[in-house]
Amino acid sequence: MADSAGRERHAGPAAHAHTGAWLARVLRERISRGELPPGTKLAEQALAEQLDVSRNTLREAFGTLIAESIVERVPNRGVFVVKPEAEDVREIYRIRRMVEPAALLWGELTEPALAGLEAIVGRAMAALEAGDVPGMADANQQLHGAVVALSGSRTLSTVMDQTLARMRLVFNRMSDAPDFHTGYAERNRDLVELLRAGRREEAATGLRDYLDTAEAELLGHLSRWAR
Amino acid sequence: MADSAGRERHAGPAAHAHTGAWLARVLRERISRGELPPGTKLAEQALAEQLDVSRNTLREAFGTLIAESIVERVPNRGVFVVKPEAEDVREIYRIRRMVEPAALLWGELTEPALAGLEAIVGRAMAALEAGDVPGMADANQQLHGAVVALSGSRTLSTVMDQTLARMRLVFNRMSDAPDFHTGYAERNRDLVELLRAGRREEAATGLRDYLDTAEAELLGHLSRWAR
DNA sequence: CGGAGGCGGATTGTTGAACAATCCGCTCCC
DNA sequence: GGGAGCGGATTGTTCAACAATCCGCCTCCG
Repeated sequence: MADSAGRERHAGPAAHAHTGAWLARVLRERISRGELPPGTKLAEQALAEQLDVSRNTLREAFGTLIAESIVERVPNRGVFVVKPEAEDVREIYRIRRMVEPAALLWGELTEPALAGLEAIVGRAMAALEAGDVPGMADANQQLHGAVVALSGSRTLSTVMDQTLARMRLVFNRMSDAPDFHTGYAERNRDLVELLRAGRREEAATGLRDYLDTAEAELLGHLSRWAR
Repeated sequence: MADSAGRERHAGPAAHAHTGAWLARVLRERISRGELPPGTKLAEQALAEQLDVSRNTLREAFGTLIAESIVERVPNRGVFVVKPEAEDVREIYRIRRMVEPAALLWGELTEPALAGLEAIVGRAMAALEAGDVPGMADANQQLHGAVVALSGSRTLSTVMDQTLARMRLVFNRMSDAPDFHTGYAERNRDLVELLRAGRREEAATGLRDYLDTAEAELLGHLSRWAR
């Protein structure tokens, strides 16, 4: 991963017209992966040197990340990896409680979409039996992303992706919290079954209840764990 | 408006730590106002000179605007004011058909919020009687923004603001289209009355119908008018 | 001994210039 | 008349510099 001199270069001839976007991807990845944990300061000069780009280009990448609320800029102090507080968790669930049930109620339930959802549930159940916690987390996020995709709206899917990215930040904050997703695999399965049966209202209200529960649990962990 | 030498400076001592954001505001304003109509190319050097900022800073502002989908960058060709096509209109209404009814159904209906909605309706009706078309357009956008605000989510309100900004781009494209908002003032009023009566489901389904109608009308105009 | 104030180093904010890469229109040649 | 290729203009990226601001530390004063 790290190379000899502590700096990295992009291998391909990605030069010209893509460095900013490439940089943003790299940083997003590192943050999501847990290196650069919440609260970390991203010093311009150091990072620019390490990634072998100019401060200006780095700044452009920061702009992207800031727009995604993964990172925030404090004027004259620098940019920091967002450190989610209780209020951020509440905001995340406010969004999800609106968008996800709406997609269930009013999205377009095509056959391939339903099949996709069922495939994800299958993977989640497999991961559950195998005790594969990261796999379950992954499947869970995929499922909720797919639910929003029922809306057909690229924009809402993007919003959801960013929201799920912030969820990952929350999990990164409580790294040693007990595995959170175990209990929800079955609720996900039931939800997709309701959808398959065309009982959308029940699916929607069930999901809203589900989200309430999850939010409460997260807030509980957070208040016990935070500082 | 234009000053002697064709360039402008920011008056206050806003220097340091805000130029980028200030620039983004100025450009957003100009685009929304209809100078810089859809399709306009924003040349870096010319704009930087005119606004008296460096190309680098201008680039940062572009980043913001791109994230808001007001403007788009074509690699090696420049950034252009977005020129909404039929598909963009459909996407706008996909978003609105999810988010607005969801806010009606599941948002928090506080007394001040209701009062605020009624105040907006009042202004809209006044504008209707006075034949004040821009006033009606304004009140209409305010109302729908306020509806989404019922969700309590800052993020969703931001998404809605950006969506409404794109709506304005659509209107800018068909500048001579007949006034679009007249018919909807009364539907807005009825909608708020339903809300006041606590009949959320009816309000939500009514709004979805409303949005379907509006979308169809816009698409009609667009296909007749476009090129 | 403790706190207010100020000094200095480090970091961010912004600029201007430079060069490479790419695109666009134009000419030239067949 | 049409395609190849040239040249200017514009974008993409970097570098180096300076101004503004913040932060820790030290001094000075009570």
